[in-house]
Amino acid sequence: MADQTKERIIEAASRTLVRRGYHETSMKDIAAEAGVAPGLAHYYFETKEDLLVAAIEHACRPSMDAWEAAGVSLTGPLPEDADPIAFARMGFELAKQELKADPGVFLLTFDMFGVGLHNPKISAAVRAFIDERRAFVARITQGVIAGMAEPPVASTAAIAAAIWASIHGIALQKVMDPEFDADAAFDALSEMAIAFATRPAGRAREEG
Amino acid sequence: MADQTKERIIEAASRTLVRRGYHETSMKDIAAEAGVAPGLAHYYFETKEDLLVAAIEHACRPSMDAWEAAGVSLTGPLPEDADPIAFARMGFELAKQELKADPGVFLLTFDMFGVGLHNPKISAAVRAFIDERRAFVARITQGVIAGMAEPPVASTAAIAAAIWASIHGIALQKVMDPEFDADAAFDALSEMAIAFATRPAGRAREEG
DNA sequence: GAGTTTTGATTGGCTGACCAAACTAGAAGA
DNA sequence: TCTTCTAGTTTGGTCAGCCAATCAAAACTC
Repeated sequence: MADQTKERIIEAASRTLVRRGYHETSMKDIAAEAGVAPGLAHYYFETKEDLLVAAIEHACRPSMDAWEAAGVSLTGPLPEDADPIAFARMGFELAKQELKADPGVFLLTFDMFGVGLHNPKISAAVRAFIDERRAFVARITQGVIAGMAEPPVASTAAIAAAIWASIHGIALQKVMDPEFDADAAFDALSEMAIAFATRPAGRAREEG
Repeated sequence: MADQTKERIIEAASRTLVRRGYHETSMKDIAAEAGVAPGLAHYYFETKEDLLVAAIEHACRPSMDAWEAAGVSLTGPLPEDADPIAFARMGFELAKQELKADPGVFLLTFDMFGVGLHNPKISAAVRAFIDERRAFVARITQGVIAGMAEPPVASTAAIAAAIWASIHGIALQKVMDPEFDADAAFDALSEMAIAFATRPAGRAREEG
């Protein structure tokens, strides 16, 4: 019963935060949406910040499950025998689907980023959020680089950061403007990344 | 005198907003920072939103000037005779410098993005902001594509969107975590983009 | 002295957090 | 089995504080 109530509050928070945003949502709003007394949200979550973090974690669960269903754990190692390029391709595709299936998650995420800019508690959560996902991209990147004819000048971490950046930058544009063609942007990103990963060796080197 | 006062308020707003963020900054704070009476900010700016937009425009001016100094107008056409690849390279470099020289501008920008998620007035400003800069990237991209041995599958707009995304995604990571190596990420992005643009023709096509 | 700029106090409203009291369910004891 | 007892839940009201925006009046300018 208690756990159910807590869950209901988190879900109500998630819905309300997506709809109105962190600063335009009060604890009372969330309690009302959950159908509980105004004070109860504070019984389960010391501060509004804690509730935001819980709401994000909750909202991310479905996409996490989608990754697991595709055979990938966000934190665990990648399967040894898989083709890294195919993996990368699938990664872009899943990101694309994720954005299409539930833009609300990204809305919530970017809201959290915005709050985190000037809020230490949220900022820590944001950094952890970014680290986890960027590390995941790095793990795929690592495999891809290992198979390249000529290794890139840039480090795995730097490339992963650039790719993470692009994925979230595309989502940002979509969230800000529903007219934006995120699919095309994801395809372009995929085309560039794959072309880079599969380029032949022996080209004149002038970077760095 | 009146214009000076207005300017002083904008500058005070810019400083205060960078330091504390939109929602943690009150009109009184800004007036105090500017050294004027609380009511005056509302004399020049009908709403706090208007002041935020003005502050961002003001904060962006130096980097705009840097671009102009480099021979590029953000809205005008590119010089015909220049090497597009060199132009692209310079673009990444300038973005890198911009982030290093004044991360506050990006802080302000991302704050505006966050507010814009659930605020129609700011949202419109954000879309205009993104459109302008993305169009600029597209203009450079256009030139680069024209010189490619084999044109990409993706459209100019899609590629420009992906690159804009990456630039801002990198800045986001830097703003969220000062330890983040933005330079390396920019270099990685540059390496990938240039490699893609200069790849030889005739490769098996399997995208799209 | 008309028009513009600036002041500073006020207003109406909302917020996060707190808390004392009421309720609930299940364990312990008779 | 029936009755306390208790710990965990839930309620709803309170509170001190802050805010954007307004406005009448003062100061300044030409």
